[in-house]
Amino acid sequence: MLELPILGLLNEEPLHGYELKKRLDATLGSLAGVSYGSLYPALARLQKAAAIEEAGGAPGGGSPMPPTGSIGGEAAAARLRRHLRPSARRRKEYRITERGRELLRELLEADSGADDDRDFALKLAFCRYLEPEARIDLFERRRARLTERLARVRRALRPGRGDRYTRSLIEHDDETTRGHLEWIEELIAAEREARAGAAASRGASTQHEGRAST
Amino acid sequence: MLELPILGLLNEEPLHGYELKKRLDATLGSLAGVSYGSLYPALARLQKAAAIEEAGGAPGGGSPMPPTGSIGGEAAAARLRRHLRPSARRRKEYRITERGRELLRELLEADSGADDDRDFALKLAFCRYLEPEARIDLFERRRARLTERLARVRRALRPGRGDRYTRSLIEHDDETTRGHLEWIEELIAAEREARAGAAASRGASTQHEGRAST
DNA sequence: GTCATCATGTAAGCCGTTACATGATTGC
DNA sequence: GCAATCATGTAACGGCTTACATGATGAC
Repeated sequence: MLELPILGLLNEEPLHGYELKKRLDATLGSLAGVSYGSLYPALARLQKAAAIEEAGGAPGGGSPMPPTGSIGGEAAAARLRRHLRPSARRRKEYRITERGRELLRELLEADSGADDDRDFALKLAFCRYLEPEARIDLFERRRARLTERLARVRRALRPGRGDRYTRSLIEHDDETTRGHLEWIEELIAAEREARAGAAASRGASTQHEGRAST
Repeated sequence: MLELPILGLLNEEPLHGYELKKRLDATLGSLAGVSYGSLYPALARLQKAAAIEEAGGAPGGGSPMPPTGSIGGEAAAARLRRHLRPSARRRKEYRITERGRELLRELLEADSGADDDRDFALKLAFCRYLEPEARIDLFERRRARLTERLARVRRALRPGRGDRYTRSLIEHDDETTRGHLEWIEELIAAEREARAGAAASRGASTQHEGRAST
């Protein structure tokens, strides 16, 4: 499901497919490497579902389709004046819709039931768009999954099962899983602290608020 | 590619599909969870490629198709005597062929070029069938991949990129990758030691040190 | 005789990939 | 004007999943 990272990126600013892929590859690295062959169909699906729309008219505040590269503003304007026939090959900038934001939240909150590292990493990368409560839920579900995984690994670790390579693999898996668990515990603790802090400052005098929401 | 684990398991003993799946699920856990919908076609493919064959005739030393469960030997023999029409639904035990052993080695030695944890784990689980040299090659390729990955992760770690969740994710990824690297270093060291030990014991009688080749 | 389990398979569909085809823009 | 890159798409294919269909065996 690359819907999630697409919506996540578009939730920050409108982008066109090509640029989207570059960001997906760059900022999310191995987490969400996408090929055009799956990106464009995904965009088409999302548009059909009204989760995104082409930002053709008057966007929230951006200039109309500034090019990616180093082209000067003058040249771009001239080009636009000369010929702006909407050939199918001009780039299409997409903007997230209200429905898209809903979908993003749904995707972030969805519990696939699977124990998938990639899935969690992807959600984490965009969990800032969740409310604190939902974020803690996400983290705690992850912790539960990791706990199950650790139990499974330990079961496989039993007596003399497997050769020494397999045994080493399982031992390392055990260690890695424990590392994941420690990490998620830290995330949960930090989240609880942040929530407590926010509650405290709200209670104090509606002072300052630390959490960015948009 | 579940060809590798199938051949790996069959390289130890002949098995039929159902039993194969159970072992795949049990001994390799999340590493190679398979559904029947992919297992049976895979077996058919492997048989067509002459990598495995039905163990119908005279196996290396096993009794003809002993059942999985707790059925007594007498009852089984009686059943076989009564009716052994080869209906399509009787179980089919597969045995690896010489070609299959070649294929297994090829799959273990193949360098997909991808940086895939699962792929390596699967190879490790059956790398005992490789010669020491090839095994060290496998480990060193893995180390190279992990080193590249670490560099990539560190590049993403740069300045103030991303929100705190993404940053935490990357930091944790860095830590995990370092853990993988330490582990693979240990594996390589152990492998070199084992090779040296083998060479030494050969040298004790032959008075000459050479590279282990078989 | 019937239920749970063992056992083998097929069909439809999903989601991704690579390879290919096409067109627009810009720098030189 | 020509190559490099930007940009959007389509086609074919691969491998895995779920759901379904079928039949054999053993326990009771």
